[in-house]
Amino acid sequence: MAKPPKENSPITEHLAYLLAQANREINRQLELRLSKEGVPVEQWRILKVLSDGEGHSMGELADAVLLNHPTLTKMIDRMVSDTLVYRVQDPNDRRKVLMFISDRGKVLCKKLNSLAVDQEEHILENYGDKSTSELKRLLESLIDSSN
Amino acid sequence: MAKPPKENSPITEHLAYLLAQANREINRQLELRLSKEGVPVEQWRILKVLSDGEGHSMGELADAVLLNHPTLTKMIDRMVSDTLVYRVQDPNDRRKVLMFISDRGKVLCKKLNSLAVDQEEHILENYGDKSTSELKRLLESLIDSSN
DNA sequence: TTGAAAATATTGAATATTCAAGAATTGACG
DNA sequence: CGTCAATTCTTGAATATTCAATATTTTCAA
Repeated sequence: MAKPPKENSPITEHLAYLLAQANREINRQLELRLSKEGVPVEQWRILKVLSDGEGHSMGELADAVLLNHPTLTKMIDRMVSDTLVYRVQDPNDRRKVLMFISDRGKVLCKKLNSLAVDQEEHILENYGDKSTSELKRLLESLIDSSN
Repeated sequence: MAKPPKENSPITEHLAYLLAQANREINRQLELRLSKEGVPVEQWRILKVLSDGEGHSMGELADAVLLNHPTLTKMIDRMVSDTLVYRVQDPNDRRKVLMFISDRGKVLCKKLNSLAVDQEEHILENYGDKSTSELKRLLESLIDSSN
């Protein structure tokens, strides 16, 4: 009945560790695919968020793509140089900058999307339809419960 | 019946994104606790792996704590300065370095363990016993299926 | 209306990570 | 044996990230 004390449990049993490990592995796989277009995962996320055509402020974007502000600013600088996105001053609140995706960005985003879909399909094959959707559900609920 | 095409699905529905988000959040929480002792998460992992008292080579350690070799080397340098761990040349294979935890390291590791247990308990409370163990199971199996 | 506090984004310096190359040792095979 | 390839770890330079400070604009209350 008595469980072993958690203090001695190996690191591999901690949720934080399992999440880090799974994230690392899945991210590595995705990175590998996206590298075909020479684009880091974060840039794909940015393009994907912006591909709704709406303007998104830097703060909004930073939250959405899991980067902190200065890192995002510098990554956006690069993407502006590559003419994948562009900045517009928000007319309603001039503290803000609204980011938009360019036509070139849209084209690239489509290619990246299909590479990402490849990966998800690969996961579905190896891991199973049911496990995948169950895992997604649990992750969403974990994230929810952490706010 | 027809599902929407994956290409247009929002980023928040991708497994890779959900994993990144959950990992970020849980890691942030753990970081916050461990910061009470001024120790980054990776150092706790290192101490925990070494606390079996065996010598572990750098390569082994790097795999176990999810760091690549040069990053680990530099982090170990700091921990050696802090006398938390020490290096011993492997007598059987002099290319290798065996890492050991020091007494000071063991003391610190105990404190860190209980901070980490605090977090796991906090998760259990908010997220539930059942969800947690189910999530762990699914993550382990995802990791398995990725090799 | 004005002035202080909050919100937003960027910058620059400090820090950390990564990539590519190097040094040392071992293994394997002619 | 001898030497060449593979393994293991570290180093240094290039790159990226983070922290703290700054500039700008807005909000809000006195």
